[in-house]
Amino acid sequence: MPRKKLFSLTDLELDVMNIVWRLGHATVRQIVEGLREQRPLAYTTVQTVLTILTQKGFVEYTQQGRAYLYRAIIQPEGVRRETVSAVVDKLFAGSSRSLVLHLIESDKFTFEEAQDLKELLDQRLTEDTNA
Amino acid sequence: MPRKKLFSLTDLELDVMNIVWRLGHATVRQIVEGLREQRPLAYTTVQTVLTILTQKGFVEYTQQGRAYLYRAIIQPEGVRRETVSAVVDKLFAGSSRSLVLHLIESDKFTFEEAQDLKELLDQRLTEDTNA
DNA sequence: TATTAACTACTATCTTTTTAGTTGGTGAAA
DNA sequence: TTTCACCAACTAAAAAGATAGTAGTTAATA
Repeated sequence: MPRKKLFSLTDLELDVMNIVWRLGHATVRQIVEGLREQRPLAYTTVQTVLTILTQKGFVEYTQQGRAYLYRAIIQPEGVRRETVSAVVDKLFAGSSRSLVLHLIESDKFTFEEAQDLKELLDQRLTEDTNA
Repeated sequence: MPRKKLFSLTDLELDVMNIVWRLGHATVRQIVEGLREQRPLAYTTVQTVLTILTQKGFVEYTQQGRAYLYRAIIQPEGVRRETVSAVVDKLFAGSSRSLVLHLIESDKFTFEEAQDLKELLDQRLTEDTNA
């Protein structure tokens, strides 16, 4: 029975998806190119991953000349949601607040960002009050 | 060459570590028990994972009667840091702020939590000003 | 038109992960 | 003191993941 993983995407799959998302649609060649710096891989390796992603229903393709043009079926937002939710569950005892606390304590925000986030929370609080 | 993964711990390893962290120290038996609801596994399965975790230097053990008593070498805070950092990098384009934004937009905070976080950010802003 | 370059499809290999069985030893209980 | 329950060690094996090679096709080009 396939157990629920932290990530629906493997590491390599995510790297590939990130390129597809960024470019909107892409050929194997373009993805190899996009990954080159970060992760130089053989053409066929990327091709294999794309085949798997297709089987998993995460991308689809159309023919473009001789090559396939891949595009995402799943969107980054969904992957973000799942992933963050898993991380919060498994590493922050289900508390999103703890995650933010962690970020604050790790000094992850600039002054401006902290101010900005404060305002956003404020807006949210105001909305709630009015709701 | 072992590429840097999103998680230093696999899914099952994390489940086990969570029990060890929670209990402080634990025997195989106790871990099997602690996982039972969520993930019923054979005694030897858990034992194998503990052996791997020992090899990886994530836990150590001392003898307790006939059994081994395992305790964590790595701490949850380190795993949180690594994991969140990877998630931010790979899914939020390196922006912690975007992650918080995501949480706010997904309605992950109660009114109280939002207020609380606002205050925490405020404190942080004040500290920065005084520094 | 013969050759080549670029693709897809298929196959392969190695590693890690997940899961668990078997063996042999030992303390406790009967 | 024999037996049994429990434990570590070792072995196994399937599934998933990462990586890439080979074969065969086709469009372009020389």
